[in-house]
Amino acid sequence: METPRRLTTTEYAMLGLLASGESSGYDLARAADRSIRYMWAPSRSQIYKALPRLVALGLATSREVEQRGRPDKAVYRITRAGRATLRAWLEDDTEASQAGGTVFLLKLFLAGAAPPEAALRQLEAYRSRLEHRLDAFEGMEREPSDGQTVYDRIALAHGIAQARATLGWVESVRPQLEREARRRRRSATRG
Amino acid sequence: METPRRLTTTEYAMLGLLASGESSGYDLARAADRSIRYMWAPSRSQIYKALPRLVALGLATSREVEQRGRPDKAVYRITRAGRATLRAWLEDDTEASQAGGTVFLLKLFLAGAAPPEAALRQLEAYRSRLEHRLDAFEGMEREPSDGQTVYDRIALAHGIAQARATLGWVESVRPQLEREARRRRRSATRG
DNA sequence: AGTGCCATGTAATTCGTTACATGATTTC
DNA sequence: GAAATCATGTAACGAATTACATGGCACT
Repeated sequence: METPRRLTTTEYAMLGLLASGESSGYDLARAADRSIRYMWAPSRSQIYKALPRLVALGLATSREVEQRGRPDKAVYRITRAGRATLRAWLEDDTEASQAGGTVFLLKLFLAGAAPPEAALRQLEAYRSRLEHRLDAFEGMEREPSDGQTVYDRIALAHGIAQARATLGWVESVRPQLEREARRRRRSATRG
Repeated sequence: METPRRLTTTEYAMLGLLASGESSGYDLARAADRSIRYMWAPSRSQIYKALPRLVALGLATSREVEQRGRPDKAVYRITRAGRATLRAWLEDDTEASQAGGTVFLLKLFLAGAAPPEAALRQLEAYRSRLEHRLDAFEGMEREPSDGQTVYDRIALAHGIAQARATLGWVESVRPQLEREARRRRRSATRG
């Protein structure tokens, strides 16, 4: 258990996948390729390096499993501390804005491992970042900088179109997330 | 002049900025922050390392400029070979698909340094990648994989919404790019 | 019986970020 | 006159990619 520095997105992604069950590095790579590939695509060797780091931080445990006809493999299991770390990350809505919103999408994808409010908070923060970005783009459109070319303007239109469409998506999914949050709260109290 | 390996995107971006005039590393960093920040945001130290590599490859030259009250600076100028390398990159439409299309946008932004057909070819390749991506997403929507949650479906809808909006943008800008290509061809022959 | 692919990794290299250094210059 | 900022960079570190290694198994 080492010093608690901030994890990389790859490490959080692996924690997130481990949250739904024990797995080997190889299988995590396969699972990542099937599920989160469009949001986060770590290479296999990247995963093999991340997992021991999680163990060193006490966020996962590993055990060796012997196999016939294959090299032994290490399977990893998330710990209590790992789940807490994952949850904290899923609840943290201060992510830096980046193109494509891939980290936001990753958090949304893994939102089942956090309280149902977390996804809604992420959505709000995402909306806010999108609006700032759209404002900046619209400002550039109104007041073109000096050497602006046709190409610049067209590239700018791309950003504006994407931001607007994504803001539309935000509005359309908010009620779905709210419904899901109510459903989860019900099934939590009913149990 | 070393072995001609493939350049990094940062190196191409710096070549692209140098194409519009001699500049120092510091000024390139400022220019990048003002122009291509949303597509490509290299750190200053990244730029300072890229520039000598461009010189070593014969794609740029540098000279020292003394200053009063400031450290000396190195200013860089793109070479013939550098322009050719940049043009080849701007014409190459086999870029891997990635979220946000940032490399495509960078090429579009710098399209003035290549023949006017290049931008149109890039646009077509981008459209094709978007359509493949949209097909994949729609396939996932039709045939949900096993453990699919509400969150997975919502994240998928994000990808679909963005891809559709971006395809709409493609159609809206194609005529603009065609017009610009005609304009540039005219002014090339008229000269 | 050869070719390729599955399942596990390790190693080498490159890329990129963050923090530090330095001295002048403007700002409060 | 202290504090922020400009204008150059360098150094240390961490992350990510690509290539390599190994042995069985599956297909033709």
